[in-house]
Amino acid sequence: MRERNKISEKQRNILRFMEGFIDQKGYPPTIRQIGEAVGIDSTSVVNYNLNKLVQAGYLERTGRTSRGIRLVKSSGSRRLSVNPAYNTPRVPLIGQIVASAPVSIPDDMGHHFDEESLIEVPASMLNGVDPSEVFALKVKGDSMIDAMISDGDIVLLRRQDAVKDGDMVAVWLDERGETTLKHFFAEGQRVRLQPAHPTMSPIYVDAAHCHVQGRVLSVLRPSV
Amino acid sequence: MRERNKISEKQRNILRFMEGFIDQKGYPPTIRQIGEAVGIDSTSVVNYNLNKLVQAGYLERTGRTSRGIRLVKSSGSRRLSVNPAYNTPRVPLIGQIVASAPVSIPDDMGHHFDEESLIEVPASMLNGVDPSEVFALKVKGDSMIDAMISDGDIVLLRRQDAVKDGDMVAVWLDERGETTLKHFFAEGQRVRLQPAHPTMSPIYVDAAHCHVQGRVLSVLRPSV
DNA sequence: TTTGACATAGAACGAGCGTTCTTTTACAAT
DNA sequence: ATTGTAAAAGAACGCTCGTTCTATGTCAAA
Repeated sequence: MRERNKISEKQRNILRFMEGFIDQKGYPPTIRQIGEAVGIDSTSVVNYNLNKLVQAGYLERTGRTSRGIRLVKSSGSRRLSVNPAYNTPRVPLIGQIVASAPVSIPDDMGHHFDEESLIEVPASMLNGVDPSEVFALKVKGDSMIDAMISDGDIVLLRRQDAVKDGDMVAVWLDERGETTLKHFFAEGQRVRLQPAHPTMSPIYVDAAHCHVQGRVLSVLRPSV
Repeated sequence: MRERNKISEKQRNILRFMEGFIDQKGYPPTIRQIGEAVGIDSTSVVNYNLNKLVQAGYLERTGRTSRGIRLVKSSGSRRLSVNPAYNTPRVPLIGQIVASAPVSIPDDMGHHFDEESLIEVPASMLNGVDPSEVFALKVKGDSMIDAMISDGDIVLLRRQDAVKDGDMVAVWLDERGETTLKHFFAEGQRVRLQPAHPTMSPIYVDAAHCHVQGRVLSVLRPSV
């Protein structure tokens, strides 16, 4: 493999223009649009430089296809995408966990929720779970401190009532009248709820009086 | 505003096809490609349905422009984008925080790092900070437990040595020979490092013997 | 000076592709 | 029965756009 990864200033301009164009319009530019943007008067010259960029590994092209150019590597200056179609998964932030109140999960979840309350999450935080099954709750107060979760954290949960032993779950406890996050272990008629903090003791509750609201997938702590 | 937000099965198929096509190819399909995919034999019928989708708020179109269709709202079943050009900000995961070892930050950071070690983070976790100034560290062990950070957490830091009082920072302590995460308060010649956990006591160190490696922006706890 | 790779221009070809127009069918409302 | 509207088909028009070919200029190596 020869050393052909160096690209010219002009070619870098092409990349930058393409990133902005795609981000703004949602589709790639044509050869002529690229030429006009970076000051090349001939379509063949644009074509020539595009092929150079393909050789250098920055682009892929689809022959004889209008706008058939795809970015495969960034030019270095990465901006934030404003095009919602291409963003990370979003999940609805449907409320708060407050120790003294149950979590109410709307039944029609997954179909239409408030556009306002959708938050972005990185795909890696979902562990392969379909984003439409996931919701988020904001932790209010320090009641989850024994689960290593502090005030302001955002907890990502998968809506499910059947859970495996060891799963971290959000459970509503009838006896205490509160929701907590604990590791779940079924032990006969009873359920052992183990705090994440290793020095803290588990609590035991009757299986009939503990309602699993969802399994915790991950925790986000924004802007510490 | 009339109730025109209901879309037909055929129109939903168009949306789904478009999402997959764009995600896979990097550019939107043509009218004829849509027609072939969803079983419409006439370009005018595709055009008709596309305009319906525009009315319903799912699409935007650019007149007389090849592939001039843009998704503005998802069809509900969101998949993960595989096209790197459109993704969330990525930051390099450059190492681990182990209590017994300092964090070594490469000097040429921000120019070229291992493609492998880039991790996605939601823009909201960066709080406006330029992603190129951010790096990530994986927490190894439970030494940060007093900062409400547990084993396996990923800490996002902004590379900086000048910090404000109250910032959560990663500091290397000469005396202890370890790195910790604490809230930073300058107090004359000394520095007060306050654990995040409210019940724990601060530690005081000489300002000359404490080296700030970066400011903590946020914490991710994947796959609890 | 000659050679040859590289970069650029310009033009022309032909397929790609959005648009529009005319018809036809289905179905509910009048 | 008539009217009106939504949905669909097919064809034709004309601009869009990638491709290709020829020509010109540059510059370093031979």
